[in-house]
Amino acid sequence: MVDKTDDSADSRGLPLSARAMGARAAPYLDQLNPAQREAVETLEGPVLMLAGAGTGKTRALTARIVHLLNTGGARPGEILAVTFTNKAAREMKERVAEMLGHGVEGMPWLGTFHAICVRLLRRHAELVGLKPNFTILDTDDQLRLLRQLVQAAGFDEKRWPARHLAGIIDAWKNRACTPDKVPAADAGAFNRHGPELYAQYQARLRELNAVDFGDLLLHMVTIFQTHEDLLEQYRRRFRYILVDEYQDTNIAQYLWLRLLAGGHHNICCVGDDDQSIYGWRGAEVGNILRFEKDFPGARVVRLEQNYRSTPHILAAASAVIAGNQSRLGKTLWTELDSGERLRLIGHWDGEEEARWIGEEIESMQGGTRGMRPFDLDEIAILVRASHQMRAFEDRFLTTGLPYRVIGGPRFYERLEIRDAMAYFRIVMSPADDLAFERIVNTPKRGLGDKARQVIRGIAREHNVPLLEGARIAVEQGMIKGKGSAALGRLAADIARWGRMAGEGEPGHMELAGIILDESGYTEMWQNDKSPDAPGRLENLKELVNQLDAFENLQGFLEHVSLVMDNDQNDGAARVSIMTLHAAKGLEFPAVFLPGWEDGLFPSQRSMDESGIPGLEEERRLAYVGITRARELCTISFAGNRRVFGQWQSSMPSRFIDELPEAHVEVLTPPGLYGGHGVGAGHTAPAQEHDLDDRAAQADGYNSPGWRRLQQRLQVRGGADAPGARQVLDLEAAGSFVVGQRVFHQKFGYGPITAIEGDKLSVDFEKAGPKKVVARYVSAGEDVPF
DNA sequence: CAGGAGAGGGTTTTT
DNA sequence: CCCTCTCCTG
Repeated sequence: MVDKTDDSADSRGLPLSARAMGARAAPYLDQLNPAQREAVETLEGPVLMLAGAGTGKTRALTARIVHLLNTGGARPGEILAVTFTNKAAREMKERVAEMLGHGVEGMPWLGTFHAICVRLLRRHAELVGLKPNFTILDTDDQLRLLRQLVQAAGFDEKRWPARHLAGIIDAWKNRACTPDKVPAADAGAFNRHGPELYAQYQARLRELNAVDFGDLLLHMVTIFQTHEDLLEQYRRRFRYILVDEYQDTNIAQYLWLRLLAGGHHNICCVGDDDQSIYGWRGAEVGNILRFEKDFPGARVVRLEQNYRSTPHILAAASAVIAGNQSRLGKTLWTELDSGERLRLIGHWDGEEEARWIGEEIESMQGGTRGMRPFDLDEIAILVRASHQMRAFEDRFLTTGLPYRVIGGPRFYERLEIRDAMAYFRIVMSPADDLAFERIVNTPKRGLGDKARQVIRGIAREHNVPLLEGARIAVEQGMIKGKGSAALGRLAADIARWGRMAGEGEPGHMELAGIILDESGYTEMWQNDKSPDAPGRLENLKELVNQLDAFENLQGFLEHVSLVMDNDQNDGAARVSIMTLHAAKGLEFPAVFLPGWEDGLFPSQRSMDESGIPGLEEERRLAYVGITRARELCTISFAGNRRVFGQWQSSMPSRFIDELPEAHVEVLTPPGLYGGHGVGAGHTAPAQEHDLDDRAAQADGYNSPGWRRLQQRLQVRGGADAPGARQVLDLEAAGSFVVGQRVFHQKFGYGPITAIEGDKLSVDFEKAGPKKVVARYVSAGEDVPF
């Protein structure tokens, strides 16, 4: 996020509201409970707000900012408010503005760690050997660079993947280790060349005038550690510091905060140790557990009144998280009515699970078993790993249930977006070698490996960037054939576009269009006959449209390198599908938690790599999942699942055994998962027809839900057998005729040109001709979306 | 040098 | 199973 406000904001007078508020009672304080109020009104000194799920943490945090402005005498530019995600930053900005009753343009230092560090680093880049216009590499660029280094060092990429090295280096950066400070214990990393390659990588980044994500924090910590005067200056500037999601901070972020808070100790950290789910990324729960030691005299405030979930949901979540040893401990309570118990259901396999959830969602919309009707956008499916999403997508595509995947492939990670961005980058910074490499032969200009070798050689010889090397190579006639002219033209074009950007004429949106058109990039996709080409052109158009919100290309590049979300707010109600990680901070009236099987959740890998702490983090993930639900929470598991195309059977998650019986309604016949509660072991899942009467009589298994399930199972009978499935598919195809206009969620609308078995040939209007399976297609006219 | 076929590898989680 | 990368052919 790029905000145009600069230091001038700091010197502005008090906001009008401060004077206006002076005598009157502050309405925003009246809305707070006593604990929240304490956290808001304790303005001086260190404060730790331990805020359980759904306890009004954001409200307290924003009220605190407003309170600082109104009565603390803080000017907007004197408050440093850091969040973890862009979404959280945006939300906080909005809510502060709302509470203040006017715009929040005067809060220049409210943002993510990364965004704030970019701003700081641009000002002081030269202190770490960079120029202010450094580029920020994404993971892809980072990997490419590391791959080069690994190869140059003579490593076999197969045995020593650059990916692995990237992970090691990231871990070092998360711990604020510069190459010279790598702990001796890590000397053996990456076949004992880890530290050396790390140093090379950092040197290379400096040459390229580039940083990666980790560097943003790392460089700022280095700068503050080595330039006391500068640190002192910022300590005076940021009189008050607020930190959201403190449990997610890594060591570098922790050091950064400690340095800045070092003088006045006016730091307020908000977090929940029970929701620390980013340990794998370097987050240190220890940071929050240790807060009182780090800041002696800290006021610790516990927010325990939950405004979100029913008592059943809270009780279940509390029981699960109680299984963790290392936690500060909180007791959530609520004044809400008890509502529905959690629901637990087992399935034969993953597809059955997806099918059941789909059907359940359908009936929930009309109101079922005495519950109120739920809208689609009140419902979310939260999975452990993103590959679980596919089963649901497949199923919902088939039945036409509108859904939205949150955190899927990100806009800016797409090929065409990255290419376009590379063009913009090389125009704005001609020394951006990575961008040059990316676009030099895209579209094809007849510049293959050989030509690139020559360019690299010349650039190295003259000690200039690749683009300049290319210019020299052309001048000296060292590129053969057609490539020579094309390369010369490219170099000239880039220079010309750069001049246009400098003159600000034409506007940057137009310029972006010109670059993409004149480079031949747009044309490349226009001539591409693959089905996804039209979509890519759409994306490029969208990219140019997004430029509208920015002053210039430079600002836009910044934005894209830090911000990842592209919310598709098309207004239509949809079920949300996302990972548990992506769901943190969100809430939904009804939540489905599928895939609760040992190995999947808790993830085998977490347990293997991190042992008990790993398992505890998984348990926190379970806690986060359950507490996302306001009214209804449905947990499910499948006995069998296809992994890498192979069938695997698994046992129900151990977390299921930790659910308190009194708060759970079991929709599954016990034969399916080996019983619940007393003596519940991990028996292998039995077949569906294992239902037995004894179970049906047991209290808790005789619920309306269970009877419904039984009915469903009987009605469906053997429809799941492979033979039956094929018949269904043929029937599906049979309901279409050639020439009929149909709709496909991915490809859009188009007429059927041929039918073979269950496959339809459709000439999609946007995506072009494609063969699709009949059940992914619906009749074109009256589709709900 | 470009485009297609085949093999191999990868699934946590993301700023 | 699906995607990416590599090798081979035209």
